Amino acid sequence: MEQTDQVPGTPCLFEDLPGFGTLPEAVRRDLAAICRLRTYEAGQTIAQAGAPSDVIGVVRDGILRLQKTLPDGRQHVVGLLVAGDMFGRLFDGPLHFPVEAATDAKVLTFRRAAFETILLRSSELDRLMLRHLMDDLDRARAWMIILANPKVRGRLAGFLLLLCRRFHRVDQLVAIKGPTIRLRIPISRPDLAHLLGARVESISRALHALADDGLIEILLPDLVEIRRIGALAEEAGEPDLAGPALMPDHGAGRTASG
Amino acid sequence: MEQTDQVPGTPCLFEDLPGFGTLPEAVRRDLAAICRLRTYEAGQTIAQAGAPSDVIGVVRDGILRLQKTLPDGRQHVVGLLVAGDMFGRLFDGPLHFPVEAATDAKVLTFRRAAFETILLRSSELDRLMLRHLMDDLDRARAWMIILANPKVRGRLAGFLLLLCRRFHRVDQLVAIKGPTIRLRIPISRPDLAHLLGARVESISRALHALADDGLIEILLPDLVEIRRIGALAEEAGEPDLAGPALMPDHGAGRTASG
DNA sequence: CGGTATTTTGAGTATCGTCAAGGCCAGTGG
DNA sequence: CCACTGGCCTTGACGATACTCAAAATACCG
Repeated sequence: MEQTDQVPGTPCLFEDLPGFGTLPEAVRRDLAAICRLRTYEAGQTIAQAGAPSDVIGVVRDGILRLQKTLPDGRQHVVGLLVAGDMFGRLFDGPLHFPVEAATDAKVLTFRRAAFETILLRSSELDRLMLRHLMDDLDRARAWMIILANPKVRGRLAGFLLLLCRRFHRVDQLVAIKGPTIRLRIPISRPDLAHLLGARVESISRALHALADDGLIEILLPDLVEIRRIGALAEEAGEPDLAGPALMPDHGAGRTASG
Repeated sequence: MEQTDQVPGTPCLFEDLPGFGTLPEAVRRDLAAICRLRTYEAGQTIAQAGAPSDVIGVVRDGILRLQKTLPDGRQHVVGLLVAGDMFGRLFDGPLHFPVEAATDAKVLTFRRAAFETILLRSSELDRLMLRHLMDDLDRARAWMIILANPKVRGRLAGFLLLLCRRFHRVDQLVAIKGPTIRLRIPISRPDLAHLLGARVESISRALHALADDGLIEILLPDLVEIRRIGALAEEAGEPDLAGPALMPDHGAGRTASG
């Protein structure tokens, strides 16, 4: 379903996206030529599984949901994409997981065939894609570790820390207010429950339990303030993240170096 | 810790590894020149996290464990590598997860710098690496779905199905005996418990519960016979896999097409 | 055959899933 | 403008499941 009528003249800037700025100018020009900016509303489907999937996408703004559609119609969230993240399968068949907009979102899309042509001629773009995929893989594994926590409290704590680590430069999701961090939870309770392998009620109870123990404060259902991040990390079973790693300014800002 | 004394003359065949056989002969020759076959015993460390990680590895034989070392010394298994799987970070820093041999194993190693040089000149090898990473990513996500199952029984069922799907052409792990499948569980109970986010006792109980209900039969602690694979898939919450997809001969042998 | 590690079983408790009900908010239609 | 509706979040009570601690049984190895 091509939306060719969608402001084809949009400049399609991507120099500020991580990695793209350092590409050679020729490559950037080629990419700009096949690039198109699209806007989606929350809940809209961006790419379907099994469809031809002729497109490679880069999130520019907002949050996307990577999900698995179960045969009974239920949808299982299997990942979140934020600005700079990509989706689409290069040199390969259809997507294995459909993509939906979790919030209003802007997405840069490239026609797959053309993108692959450029890829074959630019080792820089190639390296960018490799690094991207390797990072995705590590993130998926980090998520596995969170999910492997036996208790809901621990999984939830790990999820909150993941949000801090990963989304601290996105939108207004993470705001550092002195010693505490204010955090917006970008998905609904039902989705979060699916993601963490629990029921909505358990999520609610676990969140309020963390609040009762003073680790966090619930300002709104989807807005929490993290008060004792060390205790939260311990709860998550990742004491190595308890220290400085989280605050973007206070030290090695690398991802889990485990 | 270079083991240059390790039979340097070994031919290092990799033509039969998935994907490598179709590479141009020049690329294969270059790869063979920097390739070295190494042998590890079960439990041995193959690559450490944080270390320079100057090596790209391809599993030739046996099973490797990708794990996260927790600060308290416990080790959390985050993935299993079998013949054809790769590890190592291209154009990037150290590994994020150490690699250990789960069984006696043979591994093909390439010096990273040299491998990257070849990569820059061969778009075919590049595509191979991209596909490899995309497959890894999908597998990690499939594992996330398994881990998100609220009940241990469901997670265990999903794990057994994953073993069937993924390892059916590896070693003697999976043997199809008429209507049933005989399956070797390649990791210990403590590792399995960590992997599935449960305790050893819960794993044991869940396994025997599946046996009591006739879905499987436990021949040895690490050898089970799957009797009702459809029921097992339903237990795992993946009815779409209940059908033909599992048996390598009876239809589309693709990975989950979710 | 004996010793050790692994796996299994048992009993008690904590946690979580399930069912049910209530509150909050946004959108709809009178 | 206001009642109504439906989705989402929360709370409560109860039963099922899983974790904890402890001990027994089994498999593994010399």
